[in-house]
Amino acid sequence: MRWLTPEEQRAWRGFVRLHERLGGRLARLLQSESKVSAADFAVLVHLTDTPDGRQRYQDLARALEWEKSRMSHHIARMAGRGMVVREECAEDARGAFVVITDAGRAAIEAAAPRHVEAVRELFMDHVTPAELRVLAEISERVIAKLDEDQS
Amino acid sequence: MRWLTPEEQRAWRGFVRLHERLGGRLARLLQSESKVSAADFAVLVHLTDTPDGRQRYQDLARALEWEKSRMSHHIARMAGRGMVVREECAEDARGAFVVITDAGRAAIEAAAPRHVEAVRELFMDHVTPAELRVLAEISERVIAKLDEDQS
DNA sequence: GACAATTGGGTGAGCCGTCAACTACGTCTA
DNA sequence: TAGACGTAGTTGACGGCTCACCCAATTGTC
Repeated sequence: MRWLTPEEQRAWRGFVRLHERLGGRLARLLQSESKVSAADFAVLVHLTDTPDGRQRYQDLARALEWEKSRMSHHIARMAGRGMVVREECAEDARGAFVVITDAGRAAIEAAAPRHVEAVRELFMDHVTPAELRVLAEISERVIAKLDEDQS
Repeated sequence: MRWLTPEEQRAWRGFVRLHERLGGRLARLLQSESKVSAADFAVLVHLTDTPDGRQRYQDLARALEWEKSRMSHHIARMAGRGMVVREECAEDARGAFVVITDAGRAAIEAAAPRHVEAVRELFMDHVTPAELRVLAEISERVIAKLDEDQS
């Protein structure tokens, strides 16, 4: 049985902790300052990418790589907070649209600068371009492998 | 306002997605095969590090960098599953110990090989030693910065 | 056209983590 | 020794995610 080498442990534990800490900090920052979580943010960004601010649940789920159940729950909560509304789909009676509201647009416009600033401040500012490139490569390669065996 | 450059976006999104995907996969693997989650695993490892398999809640919380509330909830759940027991502390009547049970030892011994194997298979095998070193460095540096401003 | 299989989405239970408040004990200081 | 302050751990509410099902509509296929 091959246990992890010290270097492997160091990298693995570092990676896990980094995400935990960074994620937690970012979440608290955003939550406290703008009432828009990272997940909300991702949804709103994708909605504003379309001209009419409207997308099918499924397309949104695929784009964000979320399960449909998660999407359903999350949109329900966001709808409860008035950021989006659900809308029936005429062409396919099973389907539905998620539509951003004016309040949703206002929320993301208010939150976006803080979001980016926080990512910079907590992460980007402490990493060199070369390191960033390595990180991107690792991520893409490993994700590709993950997709490969057993999607 | 400085938005993220394409390289920065690529790295950031990659990093976030990598953790989400890898974490999810790993969690499902462990959960389905051994009933020991990554969090359980971490707790059990720390308990087996001490000769009598016993640790104060607080020490455990500090070691894992968990909030005391999280520790309390999690230990309660683990106790419900028979992996640990809570034990009063004689010296300090406020405190308490978490003690690993025989079932807990059995569980971690059964789970550990799979855990390591999964980390290897899903991550280590697709990353070079040089990349690993960069990852470890980034992690440590950014975590240090995080600790620095406003602990 | 009937009927199976697939697709789009919803629902409820259960685990998980955070936050804020709370209890109870300990320690320090006047 | 009283009161203030800090520490150890608990609790309950809440948001969030997954899993396992459910239902309705649609798309084959014969």
